[in-house]
Amino acid sequence: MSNSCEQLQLNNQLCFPLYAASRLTTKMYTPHLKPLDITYPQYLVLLALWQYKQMSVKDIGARLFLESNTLTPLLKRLEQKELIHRVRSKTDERTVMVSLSTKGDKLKEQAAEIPEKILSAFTTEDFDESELISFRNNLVKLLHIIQDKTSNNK
Amino acid sequence: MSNSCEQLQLNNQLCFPLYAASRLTTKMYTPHLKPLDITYPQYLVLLALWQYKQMSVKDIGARLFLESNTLTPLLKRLEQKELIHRVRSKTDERTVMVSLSTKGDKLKEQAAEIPEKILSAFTTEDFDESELISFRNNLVKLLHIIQDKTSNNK
DNA sequence: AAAGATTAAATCGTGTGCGATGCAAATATA
DNA sequence: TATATTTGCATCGCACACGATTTAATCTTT
Repeated sequence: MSNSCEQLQLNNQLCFPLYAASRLTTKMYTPHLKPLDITYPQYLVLLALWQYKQMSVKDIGARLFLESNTLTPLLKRLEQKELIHRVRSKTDERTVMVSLSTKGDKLKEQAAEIPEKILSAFTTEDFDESELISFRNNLVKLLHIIQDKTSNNK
Repeated sequence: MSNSCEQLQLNNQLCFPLYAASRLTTKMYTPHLKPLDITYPQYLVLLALWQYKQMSVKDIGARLFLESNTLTPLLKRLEQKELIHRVRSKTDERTVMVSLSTKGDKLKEQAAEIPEKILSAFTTEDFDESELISFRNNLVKLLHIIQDKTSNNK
C-alpha cells in the first residue's frame, strides 16, 4: 500500500504541521493576552486555576504536561504580577499550593471573551464547526497515543 | 446548536492539544536526534537543506515559519557543528546563503531511518494509516487558515 | 543621480521548555 | 527505629521563539 517515501512524507507532514500550528495558534492569542499582560503558557495555568481554585505545582504540571523546571519560574512571574499565591503546604512540606489572588480571580472576567474570538477565526467556509469537532477528537486521540509512548520511556 | 460554553470548551480543547501534541512529538524525536547531536528545529532546517541543497535564511524561514531572530543563532550552531556553510551572497549582500557541508550531507543517511521509526509509533490499533492521512489533511488545512489569519496582522 | 522606502540579517531582551542535578520531606523497607 | 527509596520542588544550563530595534544593502520614486 504505502512505500517508504510516502511514509517519510506522512511523518514529516504530520509532526512539522503540529509544530507550526502550535506556534501560530499561540501567536493568535497574543493580541488578546497582551492587554492582560500575560503569556499563553501563563494563560493556560490561569485557566486551570479558574477551574480548580487551588492546585499543587504537580497538579498543574499533570494538566499541562509540564514539570517544575518550567513551572516554578513561570509561577514566580505570575506571583510577581500578583495574580496568584504560592504557599508551601503544612501537611506535606514538599508540595507548594498555588491559588488565585483576588486580582487573578477577577482577570477571569476580562479573559472570558477570548475563546470565542479565537474560535471564530478557525470556523471559516473551508472548515465548519462539525469538521472542527471531528478534527479535535482525532487530535485528542493522537495526544493520548503520544502520551502513552512518551510516558513509557520513563 | 452550540452554546457559548461548548465553544469555550472546543477552543480550549483545540489550541491546548496542539500545544501539548507539538511538544510531545518533539520529545519523541529526541532519542533519535541525540546520537546525531542535533535538536528538532535543527533537524527541520537540515531536512529543508537535504531537499534544496542551498537556501537563503529567508527561504528557510518561509518554509519553517521562522525569522532571522530565531534562525541566525540556530544556523550559527549548525555551522559550529560543521554541518552547514553560511556565505553572504555576492549578487545581493543582504542575503546569507546556507548550504550543506560534506559532513552535513552525509548526516542525511544516518537520519534516513528516523521518520519511519516515528511513524510506527503513531500507527496503532486505535489509529490506522488512513485515519492518520485524513487527520494530517485536516491539520494542514487548519495550518493554512491560521497562516492567513496571522499574516493578515502584518 | 539623490532621497526615501523596502528588504534581509543580525542583535537584544524576555519567556518558555527541558534534561540533568540538588535538596529536603515523606514514604517504604529492612 | 534506622536506612533506603521515592517524591515534589527548585536550580542550572542550553536552545529555542519572538517582539522590537538596528544596520547595511537594494529598490523606488522623483
